Amino acid sequence: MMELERTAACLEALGNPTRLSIYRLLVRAGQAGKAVGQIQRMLDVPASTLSHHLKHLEMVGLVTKRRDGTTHLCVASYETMDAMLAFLTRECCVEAGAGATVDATADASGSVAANDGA
Amino acid sequence: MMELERTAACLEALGNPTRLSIYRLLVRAGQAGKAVGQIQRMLDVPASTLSHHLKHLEMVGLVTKRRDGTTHLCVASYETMDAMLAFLTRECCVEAGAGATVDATADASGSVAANDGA
DNA sequence: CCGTTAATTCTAATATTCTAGAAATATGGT
DNA sequence: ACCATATTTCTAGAATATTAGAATTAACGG
Repeated sequence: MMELERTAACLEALGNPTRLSIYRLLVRAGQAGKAVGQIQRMLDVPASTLSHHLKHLEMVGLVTKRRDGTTHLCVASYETMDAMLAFLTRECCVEAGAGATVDATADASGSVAANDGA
Repeated sequence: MMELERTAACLEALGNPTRLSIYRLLVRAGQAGKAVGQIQRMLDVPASTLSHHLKHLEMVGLVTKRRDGTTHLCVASYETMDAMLAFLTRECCVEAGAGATVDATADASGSVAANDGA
């Protein structure tokens, strides 16, 4: 499945402590974003290393970059994160807090489904 | 931060297409779980490869295993997934699909926060 | 045009992950 | 005790990821 692959790619991107920190920082920065240099100073990561991580996050769509003069502004992309979480809640039916509701979308080609109550 | 590391570990564990498929399958199987061999046949993964992936998922707490005679039953652990999503919604304040309700537990020691409305 | 600051790309060493066959271990039935 | 089935551990090769210094490119100010 294509969507599974994309979701896995996002999860993998966030599955690195440094990248998760970067993403968290950017989410907190909101639409204003943060310049690469700012991130670098805040997280104390070498420039080249940070650049690679940002590229990785950008590649999967979790971060977008736009130039602002001599600095590059990074902004977290909520759409991608939402899509990722949507897949998790739909396909891996997690309750995301408390009151879950299994959607049971019938597309398991092998057909599994069991669910006896513990 | 400790919690960030644990969250990253879970994300990384699910960030592999095969492992994400395994986890999804187990969530769908509910508390009844699935035997290793069943998973193997359903996903068509070599036994040793599957065993490694399951161990990985088990290590981060996303899956638990218990023996049932000659087979080993695998069960998805919702608590761990919930903890992971809780971190994401709290620290990376994402709306989780639609009716999110961010818990806003005040413990952001670094305190950044910006969020101008686009 | 030149220097400065910002960031990326190049390069390479190290480390980790993924994969899967083969061997080993465990359980239960006969 | 022995065999069949289930699963794990051992092993190792190939592939990727991580890290970061050095060189490079880009934009602006003077």
